[in-house]
Amino acid sequence: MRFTRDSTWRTIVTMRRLTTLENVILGLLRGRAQCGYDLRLQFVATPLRHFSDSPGSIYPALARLRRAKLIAIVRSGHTSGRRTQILEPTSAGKDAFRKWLSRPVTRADVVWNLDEVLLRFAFSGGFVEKAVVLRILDELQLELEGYIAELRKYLATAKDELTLTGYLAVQQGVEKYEASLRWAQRVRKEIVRRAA
Amino acid sequence: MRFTRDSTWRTIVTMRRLTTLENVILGLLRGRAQCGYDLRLQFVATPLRHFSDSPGSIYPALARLRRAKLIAIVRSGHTSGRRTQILEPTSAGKDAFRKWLSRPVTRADVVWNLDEVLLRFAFSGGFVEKAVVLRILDELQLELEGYIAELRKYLATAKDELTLTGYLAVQQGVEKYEASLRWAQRVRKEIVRRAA
DNA sequence: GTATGCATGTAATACGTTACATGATTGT
DNA sequence: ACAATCATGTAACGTATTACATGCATAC
Repeated sequence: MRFTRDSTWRTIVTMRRLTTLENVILGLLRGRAQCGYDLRLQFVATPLRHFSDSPGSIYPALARLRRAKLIAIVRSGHTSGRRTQILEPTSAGKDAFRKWLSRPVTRADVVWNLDEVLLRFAFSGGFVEKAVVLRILDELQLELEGYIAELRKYLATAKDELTLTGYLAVQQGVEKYEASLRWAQRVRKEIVRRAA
Repeated sequence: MRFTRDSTWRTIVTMRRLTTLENVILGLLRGRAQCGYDLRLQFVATPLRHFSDSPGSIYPALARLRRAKLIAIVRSGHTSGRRTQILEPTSAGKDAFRKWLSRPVTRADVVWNLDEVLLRFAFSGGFVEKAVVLRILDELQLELEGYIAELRKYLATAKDELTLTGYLAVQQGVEKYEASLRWAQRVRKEIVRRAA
């Protein structure tokens, strides 16, 4: 029997990277054991909806997490209507979640997944030590500065070939990244201040 | 013969919404007729890489656009190595591209696809009338203001249930949206000023 | 007795990602 | 002789999206 990277492989070796949605679900369940429907409500009623909503993504994600034994049903009631399955992360699930929170912030994250970095920060309170939170903020600052410099350099060299609107759009990107950078600097100080 | 929504249907009725990538490709080809490889270079060497790179997404997108008759091969040379296929949007392709640029900016766009709105703005220079560009900026301002108000309201009501990091993360979202709003206001003035 | 909300799910589809394949030309 | 670059693609896989299905309870 050969182990190729198919669905069999996936259920046996659960080392694949979890998706953002799966990690957020783990985070919400760590905060409070609840059923899939309550999870959905939290997605639609909070800024989390920026990331996902719709049962068609959440329930399959729950099924995957359960197959991977990262969450488990702690009890199933019949509050009203159909049965409800109260879910909770297993200890493996908690480990995976912590691992997600502690991942280093790379340049790739800043270019393609800045929102996910912020999500990780949002969930880090209470689940990892303050030192990890500060490290994430430091790495974020560093990579933001680097990428902003990249973009500025591009603007300077490509100015003549760009249309006005093209130039202005990139400018907007720079300004948004600068807003993130200022936020990171301010928040870092704030967290250190609170610790004292 | 029934017309269900399968791949046959797709090639017959080409009214499906194009993906962001497909629209960007149309935009780049409108700017200059070129081959797929040159397109890729523009993706990796400019801030467009934020949206995509990798031949595995670009070539299939080109194939789809060709099947839909939105682009066509204008000539194929043998500059060096393998044949190169110089591509250009057809008149249907130009129409589809203009339609993308002129789409109204909705709340959903601001919540889930702000980057795409900026991309549309970036490409609008030269391809649609100034009035359309101003309208996009106005709609963008309106929806940004609305969504910022939503987020502020959420922050005010949910403050006690949120962790500190959760609160700060949403705060960061607000600040980024505010940066976009300030940009939109400034740019609108700038464009009006240039017209005079 | 009909609509709405709770609660869970499935099926079809399409796209992006990753990895791989191919083959000619240019530089060393 | 070998590597890198040009240039175009395919195959496998996984996930999100959309739409639909189900069935109980409550309110009108």
